[in-house]
Amino acid sequence: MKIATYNVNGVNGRLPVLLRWLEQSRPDVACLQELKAPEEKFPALAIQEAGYGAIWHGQKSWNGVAILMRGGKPRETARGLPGDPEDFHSRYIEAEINGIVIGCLYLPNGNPAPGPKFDYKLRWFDRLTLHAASMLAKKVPVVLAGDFNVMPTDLDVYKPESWVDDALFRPETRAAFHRLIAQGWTDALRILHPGEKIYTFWDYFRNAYARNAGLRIDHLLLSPQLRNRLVAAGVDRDVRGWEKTSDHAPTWITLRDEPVVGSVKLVEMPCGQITS
DNA sequence: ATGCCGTGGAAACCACGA
Repeated sequence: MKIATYNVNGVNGRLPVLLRWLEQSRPDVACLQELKAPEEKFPALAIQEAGYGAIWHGQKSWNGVAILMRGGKPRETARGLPGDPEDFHSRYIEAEINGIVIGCLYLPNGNPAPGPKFDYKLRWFDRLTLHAASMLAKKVPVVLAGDFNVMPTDLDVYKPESWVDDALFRPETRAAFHRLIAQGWTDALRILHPGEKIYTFWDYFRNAYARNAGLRIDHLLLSPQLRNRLVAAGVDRDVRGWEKTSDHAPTWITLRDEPVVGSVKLVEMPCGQITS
């Protein structure tokens, strides 16, 4: 099962690129962020013709998240994060697909920092972390996928020293990410590629993509139930080089199907032994 | 040090992004 996350930066302006990528990459699930389209302007028909059912949470001009499922329709389990009835940004949508809960998120940017936007980012992060804890407590397989607007470590920034005061890299932001991870989540890209420079975003200007001046800010986090099913993870980097492309590249994982023998679920351990 | 590019919406500029 292939699960991807892609900040499209405008789902209608990006539609040809999105459809080309779906056809080429063929994810089973695609989490989209920054739709920048109101509810009624989501291109559901074109996406359906590409073979994907979808749920989405739109908003005029900004934000907006969607979950696409190849050959079916996601079963929605939540839209919006609990904890702030005054928050109307479309930044979270969640669905159950093939026994896995998929949380698709677009964490606030938070710049300029310090300031009210940074405060909102940290509050939103706290709400996400609370919701994430409640999901772990259910002991079901969960993937949290999206644009977290955080570079977790120095390795995730082309030039860390110039980003230390930025809302995406400030100590408070990194600390919030590490508090979330410490609940028991696995950063899928990093666990399979330790020590490797991996970026998911390159600015449109300053020739950033050609210089590989990138950031790793799009992440897929796995609950403990999924850790041993992770087989591959990567970034569709070439998509960033296409015409009329987003400033983010699609980021993905593949999970092996849960091995089932009779009614007993088998879990493969890293050392090769099998436990039931 | 910087929104230098790009998107969307409203208004021929502005807000926002990372």
